[in-house]
Amino acid sequence: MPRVSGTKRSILDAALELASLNGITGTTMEDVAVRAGVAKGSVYYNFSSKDKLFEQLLLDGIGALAETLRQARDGKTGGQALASMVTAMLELISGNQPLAKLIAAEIFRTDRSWQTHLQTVRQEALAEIVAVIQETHPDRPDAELMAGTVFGAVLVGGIEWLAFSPERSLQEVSESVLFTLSGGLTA
Amino acid sequence: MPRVSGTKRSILDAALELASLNGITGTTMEDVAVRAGVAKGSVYYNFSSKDKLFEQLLLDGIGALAETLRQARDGKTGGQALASMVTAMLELISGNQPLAKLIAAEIFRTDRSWQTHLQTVRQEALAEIVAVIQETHPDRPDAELMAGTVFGAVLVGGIEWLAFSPERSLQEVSESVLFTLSGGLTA
DNA sequence: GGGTCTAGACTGACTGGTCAGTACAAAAAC
DNA sequence: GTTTTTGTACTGACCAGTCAGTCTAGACCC
Repeated sequence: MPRVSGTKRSILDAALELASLNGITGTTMEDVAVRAGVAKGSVYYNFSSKDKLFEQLLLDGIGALAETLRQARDGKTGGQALASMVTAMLELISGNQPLAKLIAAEIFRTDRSWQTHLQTVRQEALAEIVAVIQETHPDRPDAELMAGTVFGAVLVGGIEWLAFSPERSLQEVSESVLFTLSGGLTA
Repeated sequence: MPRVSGTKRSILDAALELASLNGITGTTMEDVAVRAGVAKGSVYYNFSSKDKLFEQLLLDGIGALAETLRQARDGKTGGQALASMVTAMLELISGNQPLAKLIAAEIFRTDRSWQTHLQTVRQEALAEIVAVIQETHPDRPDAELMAGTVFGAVLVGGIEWLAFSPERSLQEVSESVLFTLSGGLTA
């Protein structure tokens, strides 16, 4: 039985905080150790490499996103489901800003060793959106593309919100994004 | 239009190619020199540092995007203007895939020394979308937010297109993204 | 009780490689 | 004859990853 064993947790927390500020490359394992109040060796004792550490961080984060989308969708269909998912995703973003920033900064990278793994989990999250689209538009072959479009809209909208108008409420922002996705701008 | 000597051009091209594959951090100045068929000293003769080199690359790229949006919008208003801008942006993305990938991977970073410059130019590009929105919705205070949402939708949609269904035509993808932004999914 | 052993968590000084940036003399190019 | 380019060697900082050793708690024995 581990004595203090919040160690893993505090390393992950420290890594997230630092990486959301300085990027993964800009964060050294030494930094992480200091921030976590732990020796560098302990970081390596708990995570075999820098890559593994951040892989777990991001995979956990996107996994949580997928789970959130799943729950938000539960029992709803069509526009209702989509609205619920958009709001839930924005809520998650605002509740875990460092993680949202990190995901936004890393999700399009193609240069990480665990890139494929990350794409897989991303697809899992997108699949929730795809499923909703296919319910109402079973004949469109571009459901994945549309799901990506929606995902990008919410992600970038959410980041924009936190960065430039954090005083707005979740309700307002949610309404705004849904307005955009409901054709408010093209009508 | 400042003349760019052959050497500068080939250095920028080499840097773009390499960075879109391996990321900026994963690209060494030595790599860039070799790929450009030039001595390392020449790279430093033309660009004072690695940061400056990539700063110019990204700033030029996003500047071109802003210019493209400006032209696409020219003379049109409302939904017409927006549709034209979406298509133009997708066209730019597909025509300069390495740059699009690089921009997507770097635009949300907060850890580069020239981050502020990048944000400024990004705002300039977004301003074009904002302007269109404000024409038809002068009373909405969330034009920036909506512009970000649209930008994210097109960017992520475009990347998704190139990564997962490059066989689709620009027409199809453009139609798909506009369908999403026209409320096709929420109706 | 006291003594000994073991295992797992943790430590931090150290190593080895990488890479941005420099130096400089000589050659092209303009 | 000034600007640009070359080639190569070099420096110094930085950092991922290692490793020999410490600390602690519990187990097992007398």
